[in-house]
Amino acid sequence: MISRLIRRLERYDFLSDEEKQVLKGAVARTKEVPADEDLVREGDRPTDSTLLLDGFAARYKLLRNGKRQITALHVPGDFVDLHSFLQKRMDHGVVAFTPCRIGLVPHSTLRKITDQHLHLSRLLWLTTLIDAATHREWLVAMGRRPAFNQIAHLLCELFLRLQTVGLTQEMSFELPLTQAELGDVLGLSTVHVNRIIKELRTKELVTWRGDTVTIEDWLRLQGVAEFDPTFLNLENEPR
Amino acid sequence: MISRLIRRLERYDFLSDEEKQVLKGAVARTKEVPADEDLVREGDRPTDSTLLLDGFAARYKLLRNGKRQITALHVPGDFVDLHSFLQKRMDHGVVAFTPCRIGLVPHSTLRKITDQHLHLSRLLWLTTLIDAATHREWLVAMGRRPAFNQIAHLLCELFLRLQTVGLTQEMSFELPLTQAELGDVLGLSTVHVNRIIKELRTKELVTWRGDTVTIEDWLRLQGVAEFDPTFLNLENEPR
DNA sequence: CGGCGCATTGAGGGCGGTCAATTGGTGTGG
DNA sequence: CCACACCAATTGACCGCCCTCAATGCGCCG
Repeated sequence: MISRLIRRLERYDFLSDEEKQVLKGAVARTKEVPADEDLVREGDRPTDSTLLLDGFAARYKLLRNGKRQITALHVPGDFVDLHSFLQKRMDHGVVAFTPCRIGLVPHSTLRKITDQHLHLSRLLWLTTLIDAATHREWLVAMGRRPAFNQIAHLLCELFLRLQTVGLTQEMSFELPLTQAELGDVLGLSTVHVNRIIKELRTKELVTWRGDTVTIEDWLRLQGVAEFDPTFLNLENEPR
Repeated sequence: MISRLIRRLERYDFLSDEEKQVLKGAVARTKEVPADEDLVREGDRPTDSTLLLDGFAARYKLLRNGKRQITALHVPGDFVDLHSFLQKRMDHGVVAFTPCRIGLVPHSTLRKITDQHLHLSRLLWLTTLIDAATHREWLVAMGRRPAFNQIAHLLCELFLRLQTVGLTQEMSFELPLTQAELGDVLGLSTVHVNRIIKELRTKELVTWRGDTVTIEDWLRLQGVAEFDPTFLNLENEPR
């Protein structure tokens, strides 16, 4: 049930059986959340952190003028608000893009883990550091890359992240986001996202049918994106 | 010497005398770094984390076409690469904007702290979470705000962060960045930064003489920036 | 079949980019 | 004290990426 998280952590470092047991016991209860509903609301003071077991979710902020910016995409195996363990008040919301199954991990449990399982605790810390590193990649892409390269970068990132948790088939993966939602991820308008996707197709970098994205030329896609996977820390080493 | 970090952590939660002693003992040695030199280089595998004692520094990434994006600004009391404790390889560089005095904290010392001082260790984790929250604010500003509001937001953020470590006078602070460097922070061209600063002056929101910025109308500035300080976690609570 | 949400396309506009010249402040050498 | 170099700030002209508005196509479902 929590296997995607375990699988992900094992990419970073070896996990003992005891650690895996601790993780398995950490989810107090699970919940189903329908699409387009909030998993966590801005302003909340959660008493649990939310582990995404199934589905896609996103952290976002709304502006006065109604615009929305998505600051993180989450896939199964991700904690969407592990930081609420220490940052008591949520400064952003988290929305389900698809129906989601989530596991609630009480902060008291996290506290026990951080007190008693120092290595596991470092790995949890690491996942929040990777969130931050991903934010930085997005900043670079938004600030200094044209839309075309920016989208290419996002596709590279999502492919590797989904592969890590076993959610790719060959060079394909499911991306259940509308073009409007993608615009909110990239800081672009829906119309422009559409044009750029068209260009990705024309240049035969990807096939994109419905929610299924297939990367047709990984090397060239990675090239235009200037994608360097270092920030994902996908190498197993002592941490 | 390390007092700015202590002062900052005390904004988040109470620190025991012992914890302060531990922090004071953590800096193995200090170093002076001239302006425009790297504190940490991309690709490094640091054995120490760098605490900024004096000066301004920035994390950045370079693109093939020579463009640069700055992903974080750091002020005294900040760790610029605490994450290198767990993310072994640096995926970005850190440059000194002014002459900097830095304190090197060996990862072995950090390991000891995280093993033996659980509360302190949570507070260090918290600082990296605040880094991430700041990244998210920048994402929102870059993605969905016009340049004018974006700069206003940055000024609000820097004012509060500098105030936290005692580096403001009244409503003024030193901002030793050229307009080109500001452009790299904001994802804008130098020319446009210049125009927007002119507009900030015209609208009498700030005075900006040399490196000194004075906020003339905090409420209005905060208003156009839609600035909500929640992400800085400046409230003292048990963590 | 009609409605609805999403994708797609066209037309026109504006924010911010690039290129280039000018101003101004500061430091250095004569 | 001035000439000069250098660097950052400033300004103008023009351009283009991406935005907005609006219409159309298209698949799905009641």
